[in-house]
Amino acid sequence: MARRARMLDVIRQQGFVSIPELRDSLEVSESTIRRDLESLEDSGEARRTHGGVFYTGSVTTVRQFQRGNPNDGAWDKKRAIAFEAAKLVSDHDTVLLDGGSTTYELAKQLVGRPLQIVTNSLPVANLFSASDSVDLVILGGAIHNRTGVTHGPFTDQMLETINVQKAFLSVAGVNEKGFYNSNLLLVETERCMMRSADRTIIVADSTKFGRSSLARMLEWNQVDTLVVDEDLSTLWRDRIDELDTNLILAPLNNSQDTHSNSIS
Amino acid sequence: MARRARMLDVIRQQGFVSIPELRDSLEVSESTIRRDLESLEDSGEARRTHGGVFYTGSVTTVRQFQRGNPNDGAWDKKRAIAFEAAKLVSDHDTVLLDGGSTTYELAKQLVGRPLQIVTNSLPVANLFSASDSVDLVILGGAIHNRTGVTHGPFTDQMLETINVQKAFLSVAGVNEKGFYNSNLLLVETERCMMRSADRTIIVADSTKFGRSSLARMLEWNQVDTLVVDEDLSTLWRDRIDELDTNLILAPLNNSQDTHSNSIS
DNA sequence: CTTATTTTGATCGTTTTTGATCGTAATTCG
DNA sequence: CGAATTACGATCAAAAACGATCAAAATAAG
Repeated sequence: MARRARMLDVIRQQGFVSIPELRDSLEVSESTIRRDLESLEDSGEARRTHGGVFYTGSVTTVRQFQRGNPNDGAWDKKRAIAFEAAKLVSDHDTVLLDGGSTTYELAKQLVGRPLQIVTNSLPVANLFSASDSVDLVILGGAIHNRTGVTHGPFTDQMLETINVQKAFLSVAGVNEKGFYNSNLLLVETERCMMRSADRTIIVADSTKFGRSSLARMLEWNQVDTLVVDEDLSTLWRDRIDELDTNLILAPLNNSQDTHSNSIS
Repeated sequence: MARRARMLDVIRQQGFVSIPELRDSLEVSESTIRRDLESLEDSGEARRTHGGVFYTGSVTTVRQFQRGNPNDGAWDKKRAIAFEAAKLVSDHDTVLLDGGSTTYELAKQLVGRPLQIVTNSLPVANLFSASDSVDLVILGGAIHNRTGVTHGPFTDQMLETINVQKAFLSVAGVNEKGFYNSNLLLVETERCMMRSADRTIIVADSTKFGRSSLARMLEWNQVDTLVVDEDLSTLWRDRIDELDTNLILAPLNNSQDTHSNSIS
């Protein structure tokens, strides 16, 4: 029957539909809808509940991606920065990843590559825990609730016996004096990270510039490389030019692959 | 139901949500929220606390535990054991949780309680990472890919400076000589756990008995308490009676009433 | 063209869900 | 430690949704 087919299309597309919605959409009475759903449920293609219907066929995956993260404006910048930062990593490198949304984006881009990853971030660790191409080392310590990263003396102590080739750190603010984060213990841990690394690379989007925060983490001369999106003002570009720090500008509208959020 | 699904999305994304937040977000009364949460808790996808909800469902990376048949008898056993084991934990205790599916179930039951948790298990850490009633400490070290737990010298070293009141360890096998697990490094780490704990509690379902594995972890006299489901044979019950080890039998058909209408 | 059968839409009593209220329990604050 | 505040669960009435029933409309058969 044609009506049943259209009904299934609607259900499949929306995942869940209420009976009034179906009535309006198909222009038949609710009684008819109910009868149709009854047989649709018998054939296993939909599952009724109080208030509507669920689709229970295959291919529900599309909908899950749609409901993922709302796309922020700042998020594009972070992705662009992560894209450039990932180019700095060579296969079989030993890489330290700090917590933070930008480093998390970087981590997503590194999944699947043969690397040794050291991190204090729980979300980052989760990304790699399923992968068998990476050797994953977690820095122990107390979890900072809001951010899901370990920090504190345990973490610092563990960092003392670790050496990595490249450390990617995130920041809450940058000003002419240096780089800032909001938590004192975390900042101390990040200093230890810097000491454990041959190269320290800061990833920061342009909105962070000119803003400071509670605790200064590093000074300019301690940073090897800085990756920022291209919205960085010329004022800051000029300032950085005069320093030893290497500046990498990430182009914003590069043809990023569309399926950015693979939940796997 | 559509509302339940949206609710779970919010909970999953934020880790912890208060009831007023959910009311504003979903635009229904708090009574409805409470009722929904009740059923959500019955189906094990969330854990209620005073003031809100924690997400305890699969965090997309817990696949190793989801593998088993959901109606597997072994799963009920693990849940029953976890239920009894949770009774051994007092508020404000310092508790060490090993990796493993049974300890993971235990962890789910402990979410929201005021505790200090130390763990080497990534899935367990994820459960608590959003909680602010818990002080969470992660044992650093290399991740054992298949199981998502840290182990090795880093972990052992960190354990040396830690003391907990109760350690809950899981095992792969139990025979008359002692307790076994399958990985040598992991077993060494678990020995360190035992040394760090005032009380060592083993959680093991009855199917583990009579089976050994590669590496012996502990001997009988090192274990204070053993929690097993009631399917344990009388042979083993008698044996344990003659030892110093405290045996707790978990009843299988306890209050877990069938939540028939949970549509995912 | 008439009759039988099926499908549809409306009505109605019943069940389920919802939102508000209130007494109790837990948590916070002084 | 006690008071105030907040959160919780139980209860109940209103609202929504459901299934059953029946008559009208559409379709098929004779």
